[in-house]
Amino acid sequence: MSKLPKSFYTRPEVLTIAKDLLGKLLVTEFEGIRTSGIIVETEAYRGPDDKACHAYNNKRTPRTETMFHEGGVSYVYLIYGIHHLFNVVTGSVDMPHAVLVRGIEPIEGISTMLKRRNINTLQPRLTAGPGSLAKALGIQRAHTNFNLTQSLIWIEDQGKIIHENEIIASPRVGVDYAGEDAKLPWRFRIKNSPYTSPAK
DNA sequence: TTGACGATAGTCT
DNA sequence: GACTATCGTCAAC
Repeated sequence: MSKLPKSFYTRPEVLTIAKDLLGKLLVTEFEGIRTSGIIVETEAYRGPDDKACHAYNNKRTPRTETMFHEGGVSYVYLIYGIHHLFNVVTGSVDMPHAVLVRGIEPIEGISTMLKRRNINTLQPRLTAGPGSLAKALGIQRAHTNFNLTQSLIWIEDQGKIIHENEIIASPRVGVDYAGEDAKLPWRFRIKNSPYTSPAK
């Protein structure tokens, strides 16, 4: 079981990477506690041409600066003052592409994740939805700009193959403000997984 | 300095 | 299905 190499993230096409991330294992290890889950849902954000992307039109701010880094780092930010969302930065330097991880299937450290989420029994809502999975994995805003080829946060290839016909592409969620770009089918999920956020 | 607002989740009806 | 909690970010004043 090997960590995905930097070359996985630096490829130019963020849509390909978003699909390739399905079936991979997202792992965090904070304070010696390992928690992980299989990625079952992602969304691609393809700045600078994507109105739904924070870095649309090459908008550089202290927050979006991380997206302009070379692929292979994390981008975590706070939404609605409550939820932390975990993204993977892709592409080369000055290409602000990112993939939002929207759902995982819990694998390791489930008791820890349950405690973090304040839930008693294993159920899909433990890690379905971007805010939920970040909380379950212990990811917070301070974990932005972490190198995904080192320790603490990384993604492993478990050799699980996801076939094209198991992937559902659909419009992204919560980005109606992006006009025509809101309709782009850049949300990818594994068919029949209960750990994806509700279909729209 | 200030104010408007969001890549959501949980609770209540 | 609708309502709202809650605060960092960013652009304008």
